[in-house]
Amino acid sequence: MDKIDDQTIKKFREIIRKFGREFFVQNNESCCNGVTLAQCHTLLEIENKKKESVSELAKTLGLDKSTVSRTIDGLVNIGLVDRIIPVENRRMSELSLTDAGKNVCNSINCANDRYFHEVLSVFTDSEREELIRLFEKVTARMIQLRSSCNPQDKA
Amino acid sequence: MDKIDDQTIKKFREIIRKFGREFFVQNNESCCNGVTLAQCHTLLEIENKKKESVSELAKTLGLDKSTVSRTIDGLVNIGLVDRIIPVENRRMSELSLTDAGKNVCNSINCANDRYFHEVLSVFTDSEREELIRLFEKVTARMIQLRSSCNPQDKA
DNA sequence: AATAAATAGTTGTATATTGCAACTGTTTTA
DNA sequence: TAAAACAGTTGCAATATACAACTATTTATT
Repeated sequence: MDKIDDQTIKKFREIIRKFGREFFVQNNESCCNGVTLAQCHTLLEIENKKKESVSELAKTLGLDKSTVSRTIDGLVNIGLVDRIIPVENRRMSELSLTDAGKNVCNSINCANDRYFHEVLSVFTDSEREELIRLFEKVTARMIQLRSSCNPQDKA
Repeated sequence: MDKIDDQTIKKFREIIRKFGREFFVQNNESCCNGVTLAQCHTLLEIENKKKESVSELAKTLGLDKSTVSRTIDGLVNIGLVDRIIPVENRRMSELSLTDAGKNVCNSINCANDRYFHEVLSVFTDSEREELIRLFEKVTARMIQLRSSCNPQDKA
């Protein structure tokens, strides 16, 4: 491991906190095309993985199984998610988006893209490229650290 | 404004969402030295600004005044925040950290720094530098966009 | 094969967070 | 001086969440 300047860490901590707060606010304001924030996150995660179980979802979202189970109830009720029980393993449930669910995801994504377009408009091409690369690296590292801290998912 | 590749926007949207989720989980897990997450954010924001009013805080945190008011109640009750009413404007309240409050902030910051040290350990010096610079730029832009959308704080 | 253990998901319950609306008191404006 | 604006608080209702207990299913053990 490198020796990292304390000042660098502090600066990083401060900026990441500020960013996190701004991201949270933006999230809250933009992400509700008729669905709650929790539903929104759930939908987008299902979109991402195509097929997802309740437990996987809970792990990814950092929430309790029961919470996710209820969120899914809601999404099934309003017709955005299908919950099917695969014959080969009948204690699981396989979650997928309905067409309506896909539409909601698209509209959320479009709204987000408009916003991010605005955000990125002040960057140069190479800055954008580098920003994405570094973001990916940070995120990958965070995921790695989380999984190494909870080897068996802290069960 | 530049012409930005749609694919770049999409990539950015996806990575920022992934990051946001990871950040959220990390936040939830690490940020509770005897205080709730809401209290934690509030404390750190007061630390940041030194003196803060309820309304300012609400605006910064993207929450309702009443929510913040109650969070402050809690922090005052457990002795982490002082709420004083300045004589020159008796309808405001001026919030500041007690010594105990400063200690809690320090311990939160230290825990965070340990974590970020781990995160940044896989980056080179110049990457770290660039990461911070770009993060600052993104955040500044997000703040700018938020304030330009809500000129009078959407009141 | 039968029983025990593990797993996936759901439901009961309690708590906490939050926003909106109505309110109190204070300051500014007309 | 009266009206309007402002800062903060409180009542209320909705939502989100976690934990624990439970059901049903699958896997492992003997």
